[in-house]
Amino acid sequence: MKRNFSAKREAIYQTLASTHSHPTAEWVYERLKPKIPDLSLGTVYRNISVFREMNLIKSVGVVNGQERFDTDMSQHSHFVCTKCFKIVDVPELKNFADKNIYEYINHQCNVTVQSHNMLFYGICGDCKHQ
Amino acid sequence: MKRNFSAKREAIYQTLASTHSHPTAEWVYERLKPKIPDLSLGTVYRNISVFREMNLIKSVGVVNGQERFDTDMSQHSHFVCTKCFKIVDVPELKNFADKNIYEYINHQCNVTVQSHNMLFYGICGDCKHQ
DNA sequence: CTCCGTGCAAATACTTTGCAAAGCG
DNA sequence: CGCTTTGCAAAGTATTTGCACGGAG
Repeated sequence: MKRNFSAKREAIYQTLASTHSHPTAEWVYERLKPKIPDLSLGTVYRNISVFREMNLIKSVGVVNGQERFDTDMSQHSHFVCTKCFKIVDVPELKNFADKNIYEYINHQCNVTVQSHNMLFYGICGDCKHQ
Repeated sequence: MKRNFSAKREAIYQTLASTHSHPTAEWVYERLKPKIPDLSLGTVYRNISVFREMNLIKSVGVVNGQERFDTDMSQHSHFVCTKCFKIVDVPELKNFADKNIYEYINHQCNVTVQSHNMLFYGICGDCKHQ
């Protein structure tokens, strides 16, 4: 894949890709700001929406009012801690990856399913011990 | 269940329960405003959060920037049309209802899963024919 | 010269909150 | 009377956008 990214766009993507924490736009901004002092938050938002269009990232969902992103485009689910809002990857459960489920829903509901997003909620290990 | 709701609270709940459209706070407000002219949007938001605490409603998720709610507390999933943002109920897929999946994730990820939320995305029947 | 990417600030959109008044038992 | 609910407006929070500038080809 040919990617001719500007320096800032590249830095934003790399920052997103550097973590498994499923960060917010603001987190990326805060992390990058010291290295790139003239970076603006609007640029982070704009580039995230570019990445989304390029299918380089996907949204995990809105957690505690902020959208969380993931550069890992492989099929997997997420666990969200309702106390600290940490997000943990969950291996995709076989049955769900099965596209026959899409067919079933298409038929059942008269729709065309293109993707899905599975979220589990609960308390993470760290928060349990407090 | 004993429910001693104020008139407005009752009206807000009934409006939420009167539809399968998985409405937003604003939709409830617009729908009720003609009947209850001195209703305020803040009251709708406040009561929705009361219902949430009482486990009378759950959030379907944030769709196109607005949170969508459902009074149907039975286990089921949702389909979201990415064009018109309609939400359609999807019958719960057996395997997911199985709480052994929670056990599996608890073990695998060192968490305590308490609930889950499954969203399918795609194009609905109405939008397909345009 | 042209286009794309960007900073900055303003605008937008949704939701929450403080406060005083009204409602209800 | 005391606790709950509410309207209203302001505040809060996240995100998007307009505009003019600047750098790369």
